[in-house]
Amino acid sequence: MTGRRQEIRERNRLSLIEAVLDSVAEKGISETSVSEIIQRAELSRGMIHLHFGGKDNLVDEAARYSSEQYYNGIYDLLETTGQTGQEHIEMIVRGDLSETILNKKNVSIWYAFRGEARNRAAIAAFSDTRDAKLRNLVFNAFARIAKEAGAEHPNQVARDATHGTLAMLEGMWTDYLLHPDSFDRDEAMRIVFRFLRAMFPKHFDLSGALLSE
Amino acid sequence: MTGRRQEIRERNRLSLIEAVLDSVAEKGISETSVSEIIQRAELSRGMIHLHFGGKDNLVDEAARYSSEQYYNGIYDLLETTGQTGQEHIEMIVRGDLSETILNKKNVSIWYAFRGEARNRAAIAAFSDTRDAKLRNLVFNAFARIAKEAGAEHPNQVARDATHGTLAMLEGMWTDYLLHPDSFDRDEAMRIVFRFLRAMFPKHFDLSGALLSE
DNA sequence: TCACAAAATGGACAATCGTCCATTTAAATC
DNA sequence: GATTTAAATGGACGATTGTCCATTTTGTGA
Repeated sequence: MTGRRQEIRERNRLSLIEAVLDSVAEKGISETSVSEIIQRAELSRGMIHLHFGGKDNLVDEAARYSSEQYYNGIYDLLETTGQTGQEHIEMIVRGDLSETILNKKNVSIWYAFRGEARNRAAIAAFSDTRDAKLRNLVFNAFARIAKEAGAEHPNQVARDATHGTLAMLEGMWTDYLLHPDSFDRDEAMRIVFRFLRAMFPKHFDLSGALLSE
Repeated sequence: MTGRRQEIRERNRLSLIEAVLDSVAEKGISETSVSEIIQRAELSRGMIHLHFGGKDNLVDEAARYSSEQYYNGIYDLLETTGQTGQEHIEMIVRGDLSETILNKKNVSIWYAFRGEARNRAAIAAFSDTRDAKLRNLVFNAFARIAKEAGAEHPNQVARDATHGTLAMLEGMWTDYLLHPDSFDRDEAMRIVFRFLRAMFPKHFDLSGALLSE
């Protein structure tokens, strides 16, 4: 009556995806075998073929799911703040460097998939989608800021600011990947905002001051 | 007489390492099998065990070799330029973004290894060594610049500048990884120098102007 | 040129990989 | 409660993995 059948089915499907992500985070892609996955999901061997048609499809789906989770996390944050360009940028930077998003598990998963992206079209596509969505969000915010700042070529300025900001955030993620325990979130934020303030002194004056410098 | 024996031996050893790097670049780590390696090296199956004791050791050695190559490339560049802090920084940035160092093969290899670094102690160690050496080089240059600029806390400023610059370069590498064909080296350099100029206006005034902006 | 030894070969081997399907389980319907 | 059928099981399967060693090749020194 309540569609219990389908409910269980979907729960199992999700279990498989999460088992893949757990395994990739803990053991890496090359050690994420069918045996490893079904053991973590506590399901039988045949389920992967039944739900996804094969292991590769399951792994692709896990990559897609993971990308979506990231983007949703950032997007949810944006709805909790104001609508000015600088508020958006601040929220994205803070979010991207927050414990909720930048943590050991997510970073492990993200870099593991990226390492394989070049050789797996499906994974590359999700990786691109995530980046493009984020880039779009950031660019739109900077475009508003650049126009307010009266820049001569606001689009060009916004492009550079987007490129620089995302590159820096990317670099901070790498720092975290390599040394998660000594990583200093405040320092990372301070440096990003130093860059932002250099580009748009008036817009990011306050935000910089809020961080101990 | 000329030690021909040892010469051949060492050539074969190197062939195996380069076969691993080629395979990792083209097919990724998970598809780099013993069969794949010996086929590329045109050597027999037993050679891996003979020279390295096993496949894992060979892969670790290939990671070490690759890290060393990168660092040597940067270091060689530094000996072709002047000794001021800004000359060093400029050379490192230009080198790190140059075709010789930032190319499809190197980037593929680097990210593939990094994706597995978390689960393989040896690879993580080489990755760390490379980063630490580079960081040291960059920090020393910035420390000189910060002192010349009369900064109040030159070490702290140098630390931030190092952190920010390396994070940005890291991000540029990621851009290149994801879109090697549309990547614009000049734009990447322009953005990094924009950051540098914002931190040290006097020292990076000229270098920025040299790039079309 | 011959004997020695270091180096290289390539196949045997057990272990593990992912796929797939005949069978069993259990929810949904009558 | 009996019947139907979608969902889940788990083992068989061939292919491929990395290791290892008995054998062959080949450079070196006598």
